[in-house]
Amino acid sequence: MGIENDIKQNKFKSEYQKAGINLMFTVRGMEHKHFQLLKKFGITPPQFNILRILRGQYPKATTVNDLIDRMIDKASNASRIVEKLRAKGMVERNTSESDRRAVDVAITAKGLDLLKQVDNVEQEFYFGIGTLSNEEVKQLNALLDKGRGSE
Amino acid sequence: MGIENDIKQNKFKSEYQKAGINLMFTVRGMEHKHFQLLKKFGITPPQFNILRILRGQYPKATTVNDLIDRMIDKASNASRIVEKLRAKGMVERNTSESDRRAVDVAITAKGLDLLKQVDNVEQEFYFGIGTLSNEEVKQLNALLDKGRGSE
DNA sequence: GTACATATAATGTAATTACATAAATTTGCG
DNA sequence: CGCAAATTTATGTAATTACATTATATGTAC
Repeated sequence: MGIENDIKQNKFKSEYQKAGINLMFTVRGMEHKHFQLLKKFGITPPQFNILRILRGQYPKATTVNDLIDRMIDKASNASRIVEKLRAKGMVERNTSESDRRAVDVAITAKGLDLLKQVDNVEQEFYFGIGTLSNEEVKQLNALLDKGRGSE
Repeated sequence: MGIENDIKQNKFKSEYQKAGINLMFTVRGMEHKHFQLLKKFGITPPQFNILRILRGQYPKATTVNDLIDRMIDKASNASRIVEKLRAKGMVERNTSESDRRAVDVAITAKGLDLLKQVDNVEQEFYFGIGTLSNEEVKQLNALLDKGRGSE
């Protein structure tokens, strides 16, 4: 049935309008699922996103600015999200030695541990498993990149 | 360069994981643009979404429950969003005659007027204009529907 | 018809967000 | 060097959100 059925709207001005709505609807559903799943681990999606970035850089630290750059949602309040993680013992925060304005953030053993647990259910964050072939999902990625003008 | 460049991450576990992240990143950007644009008209994206649904039903009214069903983001607090619109004179709200639990919501002339203004910049809400061919964006829609399991 | 379950909407509360602003440090220019 | 501009992070505030709870009405079983 497609998006027409999902939001009970069967007329769109163009495939492009439909794509905009389809994307927002699709992601809204993913994020909801995402949110529910991570709640069980006591973190929010932006917190999870930051932990993942930090693991990618481990054991090097990453500045807050760098985090914003790499985040899926370029959070305007990354400081507070880091603070939440620090309060939970998931990250360490230290003012950078080379630039004392900057703040180095690094994931802790506890943070790595949490990610390891989440890894087991990670396929929940994927899109198209069981419904799209590998070829199709590749096409999807290419269309998204091209559609954003980021080829 | 694609999503790899956009979030400075060049390794994904699979195309499916990449698709999940790609979708979230893509939509995050759209929503930001969306939000900025609508702000100029004094409404938020959920408010806009509701107005659009109401216009689609005009001149019939729609219950709050029905709105939730048709919304892109199935808002948990649709009542308050409707109240915001009512306060701005964009909608009317009346308890339903046939079921006095339900609340009928209808768009007003002022609401229709606002939408008309927004119509002029509506292509801002589309995806892929100028970058994807009509054939490609059709493919994208099909892949999204199929990926959600909503064929 | 009464009682209990269900449905619909509204509201209280805590957490999150956007955005403007502030505070601290670095950079660059004369 | 000295001072203004730019950079990096933190914070104050209002608005929004999720979720649980409440209030009201309807449906159903007996």
